[in-house]
Amino acid sequence: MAKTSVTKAGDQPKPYHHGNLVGALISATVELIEEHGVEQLSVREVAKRAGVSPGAPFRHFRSKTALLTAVAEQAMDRLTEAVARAVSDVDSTDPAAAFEAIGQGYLEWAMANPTHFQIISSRTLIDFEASSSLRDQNGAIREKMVELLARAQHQGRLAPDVDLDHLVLAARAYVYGLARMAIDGHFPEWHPSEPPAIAVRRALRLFMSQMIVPPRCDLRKPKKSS
Amino acid sequence: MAKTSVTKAGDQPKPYHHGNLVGALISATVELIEEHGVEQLSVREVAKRAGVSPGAPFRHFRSKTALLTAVAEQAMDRLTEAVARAVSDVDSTDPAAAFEAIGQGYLEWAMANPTHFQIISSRTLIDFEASSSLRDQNGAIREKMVELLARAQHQGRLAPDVDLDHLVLAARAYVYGLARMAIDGHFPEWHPSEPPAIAVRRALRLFMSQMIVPPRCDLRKPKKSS
DNA sequence: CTACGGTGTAATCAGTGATTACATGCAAGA
DNA sequence: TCTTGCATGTAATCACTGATTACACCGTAG
Repeated sequence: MAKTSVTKAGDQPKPYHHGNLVGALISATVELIEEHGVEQLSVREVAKRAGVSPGAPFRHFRSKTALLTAVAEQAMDRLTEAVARAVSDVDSTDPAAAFEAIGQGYLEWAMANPTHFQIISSRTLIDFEASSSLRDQNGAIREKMVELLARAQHQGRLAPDVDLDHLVLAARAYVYGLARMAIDGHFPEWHPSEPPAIAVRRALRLFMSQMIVPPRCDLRKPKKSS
Repeated sequence: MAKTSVTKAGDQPKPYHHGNLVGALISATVELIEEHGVEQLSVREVAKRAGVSPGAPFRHFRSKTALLTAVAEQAMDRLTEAVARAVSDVDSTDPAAAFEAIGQGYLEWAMANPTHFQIISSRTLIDFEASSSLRDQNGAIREKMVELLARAQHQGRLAPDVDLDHLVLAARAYVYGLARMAIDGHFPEWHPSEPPAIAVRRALRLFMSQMIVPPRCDLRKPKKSS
């Protein structure tokens, strides 16, 4: 615990070996992106914040992209965990509820961690294909979605002839679009009294009620469910 | 027409004044982004391709961001035109069809011009707020969507208590998500026999049939409509 | 013909990602 | 304990970037 560093100059004689440079670099990267945006990020600034020379990061990450990919992996771990937690909070016998929980968890996390989400979802800043961790976790969520829809379909809550892959694609695109629009600032003109988070949450519910489990034939009946 | 340039060295004595540097710079920018991606873009390369010195572009665009914003404005003009053309091709008395046409036109254009779309939709590469052209055209499309939904609602094809802004947001997020996922390479693992364009097109139709004009109460009846 | 103003050039700046040769100090083996 | 090995960090350096400045060029209005 004596090595989390903070580079308090003048305090310690600045041990030559940092102790945990990799972790410090990743943290510093996230901080700097949150402060000045990902476009402004420079490895030199990351090194400076970690209290280390400009070339030091390249001992651990062969390129800036590799550094950002490491950040993305850490972020993906947290996203996966957040989604899993959201799913575990709902009735496990209700696949549609679990399906919605995935979307909810995903959106909540993305909006609470815009920096991390931005890095994960970019395919130009990071080397997605090179990271089996990223690919695997991404694929796992998709498979989980298909599985849940299959269960819903088996319970008769979905038409038997609906292509699950198509529906999963639609759901992914919807959630992805909502998250990116919110983070990219595409609807700053929304009702001032209503933060994007609420609009996004309601949009997800709208999608679920229409696409996954059609609740009733006509929309005219206002529904005052919980 | 004698000035479209191409910097044929040795041909002409290289007229000191380019003639239409602004246009040439924008074209060169688009070309270079298509070749090496937007991350790799440098103003120097743009200048070189336009056959001009590295500092010349800054006489017309005060910054790299300003150059990209100009590209975005050109792109938005074309997108608006493409959407308008798509709308004009459908029955003008059918607001739902026009609504779908907007989405179709948007998606088709985005997938045919990924570079332009990428620049338009980014809020970090360009200065969106500073360009009234971008803001106006963006807002015009949204207003058109609301208007069409209002007409559909008036025709009884939508529940009278549905919040049109919410529905428009949902539709925008869906289309935006589809376009970005396709362009950002988020589903390269799709059926190899089925290019993303087709998957995206069908996804849009799925959305329309479920969200805008609920065709029937239960999904079980396979529908072989046109 | 001349002065002027818009256009492009050349030189230059600080800052960037990346590489290299070189210091440093921890830890294992004698 | 000494010393050797090696991972870790440093310093110097490279080519390149966005951006600025002073200056050269040239079509044109007077």
